[in-house]
Amino acid sequence: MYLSVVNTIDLNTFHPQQCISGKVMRLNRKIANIFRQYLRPFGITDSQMSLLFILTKRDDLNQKQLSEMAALEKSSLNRNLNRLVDARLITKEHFPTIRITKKGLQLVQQIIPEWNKAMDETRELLDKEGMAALDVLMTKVSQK
Amino acid sequence: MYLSVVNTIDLNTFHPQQCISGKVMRLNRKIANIFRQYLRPFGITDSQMSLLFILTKRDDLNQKQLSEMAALEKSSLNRNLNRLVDARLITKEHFPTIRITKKGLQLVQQIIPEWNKAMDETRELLDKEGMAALDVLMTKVSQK
DNA sequence: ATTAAAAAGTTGTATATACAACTTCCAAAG
DNA sequence: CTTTGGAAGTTGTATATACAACTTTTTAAT
Repeated sequence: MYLSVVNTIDLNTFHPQQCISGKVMRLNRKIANIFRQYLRPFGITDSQMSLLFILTKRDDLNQKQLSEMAALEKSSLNRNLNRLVDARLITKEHFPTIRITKKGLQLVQQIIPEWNKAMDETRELLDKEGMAALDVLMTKVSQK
Repeated sequence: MYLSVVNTIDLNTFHPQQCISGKVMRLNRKIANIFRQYLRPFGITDSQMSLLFILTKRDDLNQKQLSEMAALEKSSLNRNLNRLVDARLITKEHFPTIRITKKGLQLVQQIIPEWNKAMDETRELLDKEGMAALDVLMTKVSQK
């Protein structure tokens, strides 16, 4: 039957192991698994940590700017921020500017040592080459 | 006050832009955004596609094996599979073995050309160096 | 063959994420 | 100053993901 012939041809030259999306998803899950272990005691997620980290360094950002910096869709960002507001780690008091609170800053201080441990464990896993490779990738996906 | 001195010291030597987790999350979102565009017409997600791709090549896998291959927690895998079962793209008829259905195979056939377009667009974004970098990273995170 | 322990699979729950649609806000044109 | 159009922000909905706890299945020991 013609269709099965076509199917056979296609699938023989089909190499899904090369899928970039599949690779990046796996990479993301594995790295997230490492960081999650270290963040667990703080009741915070990796994504929330990223936002707190940004807001630790900048206190003049609105949601639009944050969403670009975090590469997060505006609605995803909005909900993530609301969870941090609920936890009193950030505030919308200076709306539309988002600010980290004292409590948030203190939490970041507490997290940093564990974050360093997660970074060390991950650096060991990735080696020098892997770390450099990640920076190459970030340069590529970040260039406008 | 002593605490604020400590805070100042910590935060000045704190470089969250180096966070590996943050980088990988951003990378993941950006790559996923590309693939999602091409997959939209098929009503399928990147994660579902990955599973269908595996099952296109292998018809002897149980959930445990699939979860390891996909780097997915067993409960996450279970639910993703159930969505594919609901869509009649895979079947649990040969439980515990998971098999792709004829409908699933046909969908993969249809997806391949669009997947190739997504791969091309992503290859262009990442360049030769980015592609090689991704493979370096996958080697690192995959070694037992 | 029976049963106890381990492995595999499932379900409850919470956060993460994106798209679409909606609301609110702001700035420019008149 | 008012209006209006676009940008920013919010909400509805669906899938993705993981952990904990539970059920089912398989395996091993007697």
